[in-house]
Amino acid sequence: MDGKEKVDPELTTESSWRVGGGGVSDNVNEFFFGSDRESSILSEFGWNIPAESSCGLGDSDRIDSNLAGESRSDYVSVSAPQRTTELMAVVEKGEASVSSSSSEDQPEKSTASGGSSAKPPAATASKARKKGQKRIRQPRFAFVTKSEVDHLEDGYRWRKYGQKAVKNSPFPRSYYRCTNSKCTVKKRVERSSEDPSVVITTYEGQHCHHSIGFPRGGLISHDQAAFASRLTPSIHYSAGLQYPQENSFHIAQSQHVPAAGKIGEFHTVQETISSQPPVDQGLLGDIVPSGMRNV
DNA sequence: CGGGTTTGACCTGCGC
DNA sequence: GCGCAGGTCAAACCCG
Repeated sequence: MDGKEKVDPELTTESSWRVGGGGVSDNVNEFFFGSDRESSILSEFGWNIPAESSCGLGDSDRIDSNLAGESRSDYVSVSAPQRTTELMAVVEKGEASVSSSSSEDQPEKSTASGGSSAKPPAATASKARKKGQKRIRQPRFAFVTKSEVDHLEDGYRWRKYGQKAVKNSPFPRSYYRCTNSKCTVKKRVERSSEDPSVVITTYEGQHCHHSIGFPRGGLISHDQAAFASRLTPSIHYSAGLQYPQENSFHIAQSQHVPAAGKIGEFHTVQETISSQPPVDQGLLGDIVPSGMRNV
């Protein structure tokens, strides 16, 4: 497949992203969730949807994403010193931007009949998606981390369903889907072309089940919770001023290297983030809510 | 054998 | 309207 490796920046859907302002807390987990749901960033985005409903939420939605664009600008801003992990979270609020296309998550296999798209090849007919259906973008956010492993363990089980060559990058982008059949959360993983040590992980959707080994239950946020809790300590947040878009935030933090190359086991190598001066908590605390608060 | 990965083909959106 | 690039499907393959 990767027969076509094109190279050329692609910055199209930035408008769909809502990049949150910086925030400060002891760890990403808290950063995203706050001490209580109410005050968490995610809840700012309305991500405190009960597990029961979250599943249905994404079920019929097809996500049109374009991380490449955003992420590109992401790493541009990440001039991380070697061996330090920079974790950047970019949050997008589901804007329900629509375009014609259809469900993909749900009855992906039933598309054959539903399709109005006439694609002769029997094999491909099934790929045809229903037309006329709206595509709704789900909230998503990306983590930019420095890690030697592409697929960071986050407490959930993922099944890879695709891989694509990314334009302007020698590294392919992998597409993962939560193995829970009822869960529609997806995740994209790619390496920065500019800094191969940087891994960009983008989450889309919300988990409707508990994570594996992270009994916090129910929301996509747990990905981050788990993820963050592994990435751990000394996280420095700084207002991501690099974003040409509205607001953004940067989360620089300590390195996190796979132990013996085994996914899921990490050593936390603490090092000071030099590229991002620690930002005043109050300031960021201010930025976050206001920046995120958008609709 | 079941579940996960690989990979080529196809679809859709978007910019030109 | 065309071409490009991202995203997804699904058959084939691999592995435990």
